[in-house]
Amino acid sequence: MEPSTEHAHWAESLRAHGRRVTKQRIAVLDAVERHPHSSADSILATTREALPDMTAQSVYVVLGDLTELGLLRRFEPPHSPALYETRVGDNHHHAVCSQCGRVEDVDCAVGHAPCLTPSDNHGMTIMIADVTYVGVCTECAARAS
Amino acid sequence: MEPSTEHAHWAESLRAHGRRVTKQRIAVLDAVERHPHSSADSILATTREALPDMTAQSVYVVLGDLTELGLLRRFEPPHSPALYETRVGDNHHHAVCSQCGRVEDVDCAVGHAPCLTPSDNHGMTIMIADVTYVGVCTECAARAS
DNA sequence: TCCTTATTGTGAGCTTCTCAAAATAAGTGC
DNA sequence: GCACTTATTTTGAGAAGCTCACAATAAGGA
Repeated sequence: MEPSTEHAHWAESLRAHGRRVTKQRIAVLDAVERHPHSSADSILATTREALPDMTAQSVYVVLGDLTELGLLRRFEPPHSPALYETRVGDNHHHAVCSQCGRVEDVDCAVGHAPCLTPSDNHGMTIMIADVTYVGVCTECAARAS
Repeated sequence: MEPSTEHAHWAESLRAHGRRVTKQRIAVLDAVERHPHSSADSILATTREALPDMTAQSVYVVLGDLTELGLLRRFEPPHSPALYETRVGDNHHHAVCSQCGRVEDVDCAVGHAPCLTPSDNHGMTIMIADVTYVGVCTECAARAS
């Protein structure tokens, strides 16, 4: 993959974290950016449009590494494989439709990072508040009636 | 398993939901009650203390059914199998130690079921707010220093 | 262009959980 | 208490999602 303009910003991020810029990493970051809330499986499918020889293992390795670096965020809706997104650093939440699995981003409910302050944390130092709303989306509600 | 007094309350709940009272169901409910936040695997181990022939499949079937009935609550901490508890109906939250996996219950932070009201729900009808705090517990913090 | 080593690919395998069908036992009526 | 119906459990196989070890490849510096 030649250094095209649209991916330059990811290349910089990777170098800033001491990572080599590979076509696999760029493909994964690009896939997640274009299709937020996607699973390893669908990320593999997307990357293969540009990189037919991409392997599932590479996707898992890259996703794990980039998530640890903070370039990607991972979350696990109930009864579903892990999903990834490029929107990081704002500790936003997710609403998941229990019928169709559709996922929407939800801004923090009570202002700035209030979810990081539980009433009684049992002495734990809280780093992340993972909030997932589960409900029924408008389409599924309409179909049910 | 003879109808001992201590399990009578579970037997009633099962009958109230039109379920037969079996020693496997009682064993699962008892195991989860005595060890909250336990996985299917450890529930199997606990039930086998009383029922050596208990099978993993029965545990999964029973857990799935009782969760659907509302007698048990299921939640999935990141990077961990599903955990079960008998404390249901109050939509409380969980704090998980990212080092040792320890889980603590956390009451709702902002009063009564505030978490059911996201700022923008994209038209979804929210049923559950699944909140998981991830942090480091006191023991793990002490060990690290 | 060569070299070092980070990164990816190959192949096996693990954990968690699910499905189909046969065996068992709870609850009902006699 | 005994037989009968069918819910429930067990047996056995297997899928999904993810991880590990090690060989092959390629990014970035000399």
